[in-house]
Amino acid sequence: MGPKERREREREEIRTRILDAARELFAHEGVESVTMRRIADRIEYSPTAIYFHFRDKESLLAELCDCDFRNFAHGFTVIAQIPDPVERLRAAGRAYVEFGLTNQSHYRLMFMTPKITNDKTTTIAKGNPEEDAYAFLKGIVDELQAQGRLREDFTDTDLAAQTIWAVIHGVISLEIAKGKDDWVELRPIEQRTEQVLDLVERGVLK
Amino acid sequence: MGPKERREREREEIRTRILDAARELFAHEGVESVTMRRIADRIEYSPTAIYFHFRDKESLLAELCDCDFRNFAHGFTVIAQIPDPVERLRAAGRAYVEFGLTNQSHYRLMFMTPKITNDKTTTIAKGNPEEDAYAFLKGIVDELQAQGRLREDFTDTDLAAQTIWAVIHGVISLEIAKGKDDWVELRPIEQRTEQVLDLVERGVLK
DNA sequence: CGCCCTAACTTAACGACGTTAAGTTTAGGA
DNA sequence: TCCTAAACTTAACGTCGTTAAGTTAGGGCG
Repeated sequence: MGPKERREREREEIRTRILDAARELFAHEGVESVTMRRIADRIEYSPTAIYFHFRDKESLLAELCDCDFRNFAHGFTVIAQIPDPVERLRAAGRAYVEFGLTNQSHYRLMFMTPKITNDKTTTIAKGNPEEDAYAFLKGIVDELQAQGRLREDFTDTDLAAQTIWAVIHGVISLEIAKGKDDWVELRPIEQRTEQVLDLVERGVLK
Repeated sequence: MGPKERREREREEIRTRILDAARELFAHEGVESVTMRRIADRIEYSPTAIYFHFRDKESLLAELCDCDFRNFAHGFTVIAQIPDPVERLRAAGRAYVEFGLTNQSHYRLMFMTPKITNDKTTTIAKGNPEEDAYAFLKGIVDELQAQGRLREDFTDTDLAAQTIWAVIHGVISLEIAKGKDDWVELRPIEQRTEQVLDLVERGVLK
């Protein structure tokens, strides 16, 4: 069964070529430049060829999102080495903001855009901290609880993780949406990040 | 100077007719349904007529945003009556989340979408708490500081206000973007809101 | 080997979009 | 009464996502 496998592999190859082209357009020129026709241009295909590999534009973007979600989560593996969970939490928060800041288009697509798709065709191993960034965060919170360092009112570690996620997401998403607006002079994002991390530390730990 | 004024008034009338049509489409069918052609349909004009009153679609949306920003801020006047600034802060936070939840399209446009426009043609009286929601929030923080109830490290009340804004924005914006996603089972938004408000109270006050 | 079928494409086209150009009506001022 | 300019309409351009129909290549099977 040689040719069969080869064809399968080739099919996968062109899929990633499409995704790569989309990602490049996406990162360099913003989401509004990600066009079936422009993607096709980049890989020297006709626009309709893409439809042979992706159902439509939305599921193409969804798969791009899925892929980059995993990469994003994988980036936390270095931080996972930090022994103290509090320091690990702070580092994760800073890394989160840093990612959003340098990948604003990605961040917008991944965390600031409601997905209409409920396709649940995600390939991310839910719960695995190496692929699922939320699981990574929850792991830290669980560890804090296990060490008895969480306040008594934080019995629900999922709720706690979601709260922490929300507040740090608030910092970066507000920066992306309103950072270059002049009706409010936002303080430097580093200051806002640290202050929110202080808030978390004081509010969550004993 | 009778006809001159009448014409001016008529012009303003049709402007608001356009804005109202856009707002209705916007609220009921989402931003992707706000189309020059569909707006025109609603007011029984040709699509191009709109261009006589608005430079382009973007500035139309910007003006809609501007208008609704002011209404949003004005909604805080009831809350402004609450004497205790801490309770006022909590109430404002809840109202903020409530607004975002029931006006998701508006919230997305106002707080989750980067504006390309730097037109600074806003008609909002910056700094006036009745028109500028940020000014309202900052007023509370200033009052807290004046009463000596802020922690010592919060000398910059702008920074503090922005931090508070960011965390509560995080709750609602995450709900809008990821609320109906199944890869993370978000806890009820009321719980997350209260927990963030607790976080703020513990982290900001003495 | 030759036929055929199907996967992988291309070309052409549809309807919707934002926007511009050109033409038409209408009303106020000279 | 005529003119001008404002307030519109119709027609069109180029772009978009997407579908339908046609074309090519290449492996399975007689």
